Amino acid sequence: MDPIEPVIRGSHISDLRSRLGEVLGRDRQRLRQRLDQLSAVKAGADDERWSAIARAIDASAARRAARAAAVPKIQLDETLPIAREASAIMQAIQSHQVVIVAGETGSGKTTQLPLLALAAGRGVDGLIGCTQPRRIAARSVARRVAEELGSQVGQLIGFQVRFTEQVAETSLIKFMTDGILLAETQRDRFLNQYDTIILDEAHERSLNIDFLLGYLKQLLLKRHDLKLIVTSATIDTARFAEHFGNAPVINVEGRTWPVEVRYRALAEDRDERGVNQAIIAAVEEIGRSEALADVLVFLPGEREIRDAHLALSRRNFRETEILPLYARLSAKEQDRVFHPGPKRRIVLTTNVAETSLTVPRIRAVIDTGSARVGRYSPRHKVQRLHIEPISQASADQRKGRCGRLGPGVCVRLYDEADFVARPRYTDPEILRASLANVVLRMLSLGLGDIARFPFLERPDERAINEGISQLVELGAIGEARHQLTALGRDMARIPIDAKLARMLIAAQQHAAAREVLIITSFLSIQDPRERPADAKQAADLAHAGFADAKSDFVAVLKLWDAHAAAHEELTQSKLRDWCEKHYLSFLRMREWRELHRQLLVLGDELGWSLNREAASFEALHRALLAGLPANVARKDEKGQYQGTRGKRYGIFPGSFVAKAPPLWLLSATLLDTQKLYAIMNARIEPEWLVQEAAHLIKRAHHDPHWNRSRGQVMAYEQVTLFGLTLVERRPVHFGTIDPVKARVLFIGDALVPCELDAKSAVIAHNRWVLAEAEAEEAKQRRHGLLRSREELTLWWEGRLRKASRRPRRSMTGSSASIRNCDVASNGHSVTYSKPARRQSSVSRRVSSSATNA
DNA sequence: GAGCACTGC
Repeated sequence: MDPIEPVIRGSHISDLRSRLGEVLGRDRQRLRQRLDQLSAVKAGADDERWSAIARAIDASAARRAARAAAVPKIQLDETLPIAREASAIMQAIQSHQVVIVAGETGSGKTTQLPLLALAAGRGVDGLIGCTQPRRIAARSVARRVAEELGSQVGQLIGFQVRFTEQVAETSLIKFMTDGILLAETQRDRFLNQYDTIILDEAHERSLNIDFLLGYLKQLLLKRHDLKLIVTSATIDTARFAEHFGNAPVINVEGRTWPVEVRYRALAEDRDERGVNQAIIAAVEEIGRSEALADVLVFLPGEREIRDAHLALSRRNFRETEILPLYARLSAKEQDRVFHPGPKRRIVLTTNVAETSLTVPRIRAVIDTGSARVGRYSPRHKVQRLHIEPISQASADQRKGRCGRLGPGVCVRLYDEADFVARPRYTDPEILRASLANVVLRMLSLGLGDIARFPFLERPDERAINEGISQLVELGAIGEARHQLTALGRDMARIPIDAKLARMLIAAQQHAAAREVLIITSFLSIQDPRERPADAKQAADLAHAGFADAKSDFVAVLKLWDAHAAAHEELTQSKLRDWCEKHYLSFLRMREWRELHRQLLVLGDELGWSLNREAASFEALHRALLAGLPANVARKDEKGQYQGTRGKRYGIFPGSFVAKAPPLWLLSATLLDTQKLYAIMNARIEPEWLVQEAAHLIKRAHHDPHWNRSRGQVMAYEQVTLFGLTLVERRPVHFGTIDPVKARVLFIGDALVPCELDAKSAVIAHNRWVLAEAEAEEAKQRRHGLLRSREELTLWWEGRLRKASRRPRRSMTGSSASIRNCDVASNGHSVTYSKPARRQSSVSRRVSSSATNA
């Protein structure tokens, strides 16, 4: 035994060290460091610091012991297919750092895996964190698992989504959205509060999921105690396994029924009528074998749903109701879909029903084989939303939507060869999205070298560079491309899109934070304004009450104020009525308020000040411009807008600004659907942009010339921003732009021909000499009396050089106009003001210089 | 003259 080792309350330092295994994972590293530090300074045994550490270890160990004691007896739901693999999964968790679990719908993986992890001894050292792609799922899964344990959400089982957190100190499992886990990396790089992470539905491959897959791969190398379970549909598990160093894959059977696939290709010319005819034919075909089967029809978008709705209605199917389903549908309309009545139903849906929503009672699927897919075009720098053929994986997902109740039928409106020729998987979002926010996050996390980040699928270099250049535009990145500016670091702390974060920061300078907070939170949520198919005019009329002819952003402020007043005065249920009357989604309005509040609190932490006075129109829109410098355009003769980088577009008809299109337009979003549209807009002045985007604009100068009346060398300035001309031809003083050239012009076009209105005696005399000489030439009918232009130029140059070497003297009134010529080069300026005595000699020399006599 | 779907410190 080491005789100098201090003894604390009867235990030795080495005992303390060995007790680190008993503390919570999140405390372990910190406590070890404290022990190391204190050992290094050789503190005495009676040092209070030793007992402080001992107390901290006791407290943490007690909490950990309490967690261990709280682990309930795990009783799996034996009816679920995953129960058959339970021991294999537990064994894999214990012997591997990463496990891939593949299972289809109905396998029970989402609810049972966290319990299996618990049974395998996880969840004591730290939380078992389970991510879900959607908030609703995180919430409902938490509730189900809590119920299964006879507990309530917020106790053994916690959950967290944006705006809501119900996690207790004693919680063993925490359900959350993947966005929450990603956000937590910002504050806790090592995710120390977790001992296990379950990444559910990884096959959905959202930006969040792909980023977490890369991040966790790196983290696992540093945290050997951390376990990761990745779950996916059976597709593509090999890729996940390979990403994590050949992690074991455990397949869990799904509990679905077989679905019969029928290929019913359209005739060659597949126009819209053809598609609708084919849908009707497919419904009839299904009706022959499955008379009462509810049918789910997948279409690319709202428009196609509307057209198909019309075509199907005309067909008058017996005892059948036809229902549209898409994300922007009002809550009331969506509600109908989830509460089937006695009639047979045909539900016309977008991709929402592929993953996000489950329509009940579906026995048959009709798949048109296409979807609107969002893709960011790095070349044009706009978001595109075009109809594309879906992948095989997506088609199979659609097919699976009718195999949950019994055997199903899936009619594909394309042939098998077409199916086989399609890409196996849908492009993950990271290959389709703008990467500005991803790059901002990476730089903020200190993952500067994007080329070395272990992406499951690396976005191509052009896309990464485009993300970087967007951040440069916003001022988040400066000269050093792998480093954030102070501005960028602030932006990374604000949990909204980088462009919107930039606006919020700019709002400080323009004393418009109050307004911009409202607008940026609005732009972050889904538009709460509803426009039901059967009440479009009424909805438009209601929304027009908040309209502003010059700016859709001002309209947003009006809507906010009206809702705030209603919120103040009305009870919850009356507020619901108010929203309904104004065609507003109650839930989205609440989300708007919640996000606004979140940003307000954050702003408080960041030391922002809110303007008491309402911001002016100009101040508000200048702040918005800071986040959207490239989204400006000028109206041409045809009423089309000419934007930056050669873009041409029109105002979206739903924008209030479309009624009276302004000359200069600022737009929050540009969306390329069938045409390129500017969605939310405002009138601006180009001069605001020249100032707000000073770091981005280019100036070119044309036609420099001597301007006698102004007594200056002038030029015409053209100001452009990414190829868009903001100022066509503005006269500017050329002397400060190109002093050397300006000086040459001044000498050649002003001094030599004496084309200047200076009252200086030098000039006056020279002019007199010139006139005399010209008169003499005319009289003698000969040329050559005057010195050549070159000689005169040389003489004036010498003259100016000498003048600039002499110390500057005070100006007299008569020579001020010459000084305005500002022919100075290299910072010297010329002074013509001379004592009378010297003037005469100068004039003599001028006269002798002007003539060859 | 009209829009795929999600998420966040």
